[in-house]
Amino acid sequence: MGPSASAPASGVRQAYHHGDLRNALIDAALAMLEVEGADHLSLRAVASSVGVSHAAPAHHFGSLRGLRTALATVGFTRFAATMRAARAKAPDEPIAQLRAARDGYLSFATGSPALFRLMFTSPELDWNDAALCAAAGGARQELSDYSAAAARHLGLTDPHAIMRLEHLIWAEAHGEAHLVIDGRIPPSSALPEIDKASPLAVVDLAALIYAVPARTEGDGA
Amino acid sequence: MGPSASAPASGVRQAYHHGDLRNALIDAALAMLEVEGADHLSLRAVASSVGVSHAAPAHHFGSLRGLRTALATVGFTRFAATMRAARAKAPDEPIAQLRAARDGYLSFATGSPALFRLMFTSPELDWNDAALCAAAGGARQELSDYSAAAARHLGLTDPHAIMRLEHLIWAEAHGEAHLVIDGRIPPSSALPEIDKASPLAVVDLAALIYAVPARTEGDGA
DNA sequence: CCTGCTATCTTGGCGTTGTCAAGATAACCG
DNA sequence: CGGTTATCTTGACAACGCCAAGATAGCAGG
Repeated sequence: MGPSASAPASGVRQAYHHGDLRNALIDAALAMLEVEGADHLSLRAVASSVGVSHAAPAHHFGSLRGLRTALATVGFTRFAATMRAARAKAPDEPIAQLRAARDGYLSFATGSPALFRLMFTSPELDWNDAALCAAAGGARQELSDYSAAAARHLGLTDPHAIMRLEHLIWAEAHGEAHLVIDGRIPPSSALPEIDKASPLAVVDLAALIYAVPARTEGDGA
Repeated sequence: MGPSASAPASGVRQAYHHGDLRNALIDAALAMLEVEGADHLSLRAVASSVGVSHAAPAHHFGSLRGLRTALATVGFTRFAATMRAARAKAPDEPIAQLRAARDGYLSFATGSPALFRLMFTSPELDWNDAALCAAAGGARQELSDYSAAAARHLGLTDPHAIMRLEHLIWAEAHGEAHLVIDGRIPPSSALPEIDKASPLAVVDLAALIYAVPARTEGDGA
């Protein structure tokens, strides 16, 4: 009864027509990516890991670049899902949603650092691929949603200002994600609430960086 | 004539003993890195670009990883120099210094995107290399200097809080750098002063992200 | 001047990789 | 049942990282 089923019964592989080789290759590649590192990811190694011939992956992905693009596509999908899941567990209030999504952003990066880097290293990907653009667009939309909600909650109406705020939110999360997975700063969870000791400084910092005139009420302190 | 000089007179290369082959290889590799992309950087291509045999680079760098490490080392040195130069042209005041250094951070990243990515992609580098650690430590010191000065200017004294502030500054610049060179957001120079329209929102955002209690004075408005 | 000595660079080769071309096999459809 | 297509295999080629051996150049000491 083997030939009628579209997927192999268990882990057994029949000769020719794997059934779901493309996904099997992607899963193997994702595992290999985090274990072996991004530059040890090879079509041949992935193929032999699944148990097919060395040229089998090329049929599904075209090239190594195609495989990377496919990996980034599932990466962006999982990325958006992680942020959505984090938001779902948080109170339905703009600021809580914003902070939950940021936690999701960071936990995805720390959980799949190699994939995260691959997704955001544009020259290695094929951005003409429709699936990749769709997946990345979905994640981008997720990001726009909660940052725009936070912006509106803060009273912003100018679209340009809202976009600038979105960039600020994105840049902070993205930078912290990169620095954490590169081991340059410890995960933010290790530095919980120390900023409470000096709210003024942190609050004013954003103003200083972004060319916003500082509050005049307590100028010199 | 020829044999006594330690460096080739002009562009001419004599057989054997290039004179300054290590630096020549680094320069060629830096050029190739930005033009061809990081994954097309090869010892053999760099060698033939300089005009030496395919195994010559191995003698100076040991391996491709060693070449990458050497490139990252000069990268970090130039990186720190770029921030220092930007600061030197700014007024000698903590906040102006902070913003100038941030501009230097971003201009280095946009000027050498491939090198910037290489420098901050840890798994591809040998962090046991003393020169790399020294160069990266210098850049890190530069960053600590101006952010600590800004922190003190804002009245911060707790070392833990100062460090947290440094991470915030670093993450924002680093994230924006990555997003810009990946083409995901336009360079910040294209979005100059629009935040002035709504200073409160941007100012309060940092408080919201970083678990700092928002100001109670003007809560709703 | 001549003789080791060492660093530097070359030559040759091995195993692995991405990619292409051609063939074999299985599924599907009329 | 026969033809068509998608899927996978086999074989080959060039380029790559890396290693071992050899060749050359500069240098020091007699």
